[in-house]
Amino acid sequence: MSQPVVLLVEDEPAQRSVLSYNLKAEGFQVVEADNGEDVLLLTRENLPDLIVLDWMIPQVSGIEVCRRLKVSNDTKSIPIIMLSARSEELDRVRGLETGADDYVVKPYSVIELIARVKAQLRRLRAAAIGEKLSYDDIRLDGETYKVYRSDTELKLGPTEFRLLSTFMEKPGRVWTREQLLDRVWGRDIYVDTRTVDVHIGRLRKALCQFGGKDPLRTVRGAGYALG
Amino acid sequence: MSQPVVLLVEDEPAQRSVLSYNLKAEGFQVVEADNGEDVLLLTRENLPDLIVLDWMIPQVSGIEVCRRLKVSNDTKSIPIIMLSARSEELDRVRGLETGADDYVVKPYSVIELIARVKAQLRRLRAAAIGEKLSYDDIRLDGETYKVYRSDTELKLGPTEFRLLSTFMEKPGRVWTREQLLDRVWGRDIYVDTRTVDVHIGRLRKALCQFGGKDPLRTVRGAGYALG
DNA sequence: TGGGCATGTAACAGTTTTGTGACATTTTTC
DNA sequence: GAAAAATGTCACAAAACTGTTACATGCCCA
Repeated sequence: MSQPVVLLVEDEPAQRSVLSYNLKAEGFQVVEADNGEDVLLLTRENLPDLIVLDWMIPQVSGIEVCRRLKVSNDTKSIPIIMLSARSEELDRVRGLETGADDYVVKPYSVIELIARVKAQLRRLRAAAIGEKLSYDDIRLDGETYKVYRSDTELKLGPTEFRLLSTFMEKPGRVWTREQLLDRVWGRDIYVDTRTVDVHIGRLRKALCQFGGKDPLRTVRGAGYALG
Repeated sequence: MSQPVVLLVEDEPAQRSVLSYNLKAEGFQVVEADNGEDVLLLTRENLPDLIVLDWMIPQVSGIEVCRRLKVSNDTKSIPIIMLSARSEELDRVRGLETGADDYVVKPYSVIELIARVKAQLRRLRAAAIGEKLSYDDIRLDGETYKVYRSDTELKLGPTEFRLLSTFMEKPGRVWTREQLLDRVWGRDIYVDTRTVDVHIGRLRKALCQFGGKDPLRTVRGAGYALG
């Protein structure tokens, strides 16, 4: 998910273009729709990582779209952020149990919406960890949250685990400290970038607690990578 | 690219000075031009990271300038943001397939324009890094920060890496010491141009540490090139 | 052929970046 | 509610990288 795809559903062209622009600027790939009919099609076609969905859209209402997406097995795990015009609506929408994952009331600040989009994607990533990853003699099981090195179970703390799973998603890729803070810690919270170094150190120790060589690579002036 | 260079092309002095002032306040280095003729010269001379280009300028029109810049290999990767006076024009300009990367309609808010400038530069930077480049038997992977020569991994320091990736972006192109200082070191810091020579030497050694012939070429009185 | 430049490079003295133990706090566990 | 685990930050040490200088070497042209 190096450039996440966001499906943006909003019928008001001006708002759509502002949002689209900002999402793109943040590095997302944006697919746009202005009515409920298209959403269902575009979702199947593009399999976006996340959907930003206005409640009031032509043809099929946002609520209905949301319901349908949450029913189908292919699409129900895609997070949906619902936009609604007023807070009374929000209560109603929420009460309807549509299955949306987050709600934003207009007028929203674009910054806030983006923050929520990122937050959802972070969650998604953590959840995506249901899968098993492996690199060299290291195996990581996202379901049981266990890590093995040559069949010996390693003991690592939560942060070390998230750090490792980030690395294992793309072995070899160099992550800057900022990127790691973003993915492993969450951008909202202020943490010193040096903290990353310390946790890298702890992860290293954990990975080598029963021997083996350090699989983490320090890239001076850039960040860290696995392998 | 620690202090990006923006080439600002606008013939109306008042507007130009407002924009220039604000861009500088945002930490950009600004080169100004008020006619199409100069743009082509200044672009080659300064190799700006981005061009803000008014559609209506004397001598050579913005559209023509844009086209020419997008044809030349040296300049076609420089993002261009086009300014046009009215939205009808915008449609026309856009229709002309000039290759501009973004469009802003007058009257624009300065804040918005700056936001777009930043967005373009973010994209550029994101693209520049993470790229896989290759030349002859040398491969450079911007994602893993690894460099290979005939499948053997080379060890280079940060500056050597940036230097090499600059060369590999345009094999054969001759870079002056000043241009290299700009791109590899960043403009804000004062460094002697002889420093470039030293690092070129180090890069040469790094590239040949396991044999092979020196792929860097010294161009007497000008600078250096790859191949 | 020799003088004047431009470039190559070893050496060294910083400077910056990274590694890590220690410690105070917070959070979790039982 | 106490003990244990995990976390974030700091301070200092170690390592890697840099810029400059000084001198060597090579190139060009009269």
